[in-house]
Amino acid sequence: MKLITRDTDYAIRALCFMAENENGVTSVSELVQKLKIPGPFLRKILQALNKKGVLASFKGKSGGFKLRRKPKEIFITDLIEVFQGPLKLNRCIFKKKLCPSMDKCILKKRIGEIEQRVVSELGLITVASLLRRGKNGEIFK
Amino acid sequence: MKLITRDTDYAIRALCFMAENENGVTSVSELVQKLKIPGPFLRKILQALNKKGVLASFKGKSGGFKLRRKPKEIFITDLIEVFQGPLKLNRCIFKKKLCPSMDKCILKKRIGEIEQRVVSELGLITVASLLRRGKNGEIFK
DNA sequence: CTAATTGATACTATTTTAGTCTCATTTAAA
DNA sequence: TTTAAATGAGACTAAAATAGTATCAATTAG
Repeated sequence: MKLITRDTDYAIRALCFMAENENGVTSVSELVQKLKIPGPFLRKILQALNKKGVLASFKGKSGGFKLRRKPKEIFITDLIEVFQGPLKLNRCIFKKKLCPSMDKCILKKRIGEIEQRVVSELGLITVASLLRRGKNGEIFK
Repeated sequence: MKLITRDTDYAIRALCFMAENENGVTSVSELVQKLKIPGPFLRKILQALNKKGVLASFKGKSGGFKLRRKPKEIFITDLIEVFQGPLKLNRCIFKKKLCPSMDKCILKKRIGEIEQRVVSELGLITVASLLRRGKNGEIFK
């Protein structure tokens, strides 16, 4: 069962690193060193996060990326949506045609309920909630 | 989010059909007609279920497949395991090497908890629980 | 000027998913 | 006893999703 794919995972780890690196700009090469993630792939990931407004980017020497929101405002469901598409449920593989009455498909219903719960539990996880913060929780500003 | 793949889904539908077709033997061609599932693929699926002891098979003319267990003893987690591999959790993509201390990886832990819940909820669903049974629930013998 | 950075985008490789195809064997029934 | 309808076994293929690489252009600190 794979709730998150590799790019989502990498994104989370990169964001956590940057959250601790407060108000500084972090370059891909620094992240590559620390996190051991393939450089070009990580670049693509961060560029996507930039386009989606999660990160801000700075070009040129000593450039890099920076969080555009507070860690507690970055939900991993946001990231899942960026890399794995919308968290929509109930995609029945028997589209209209076959399933005689969609709303009566018990299987679809039961699975859908479980997925719904997964989504709401994932919705509780933020970048902030994944940080190993100091005793004063300074990171949560 | 895809909790079950196509073959698992087909398997469930086929088993439900066969559960209603009590004590009769059902051939692939009959299932193909009723369920509109690609024949050779369904055959492969049923053969796998036979090998795993979920179905019994009968060769020759007027042969086919039959449930080997009662519908309420067939869990969809069994089927998921057949077609999607073991429901094991916590497969960290940063194997041994990178994650500095595996048991402290908060991300892995939180995701693992959610997966654990999914597994136990899936564990409640049986073929019987998906049937539209008659008023007397005869199917559950 | 130049080296280190991101932007944009096309390309490639690998893995998983979703099937098909074929030949052998079995068996009920004409 | 022949035959048609079934499964057994396993190799093969196709499509989609995942996991990356590669390249060239633009920007900018020093």
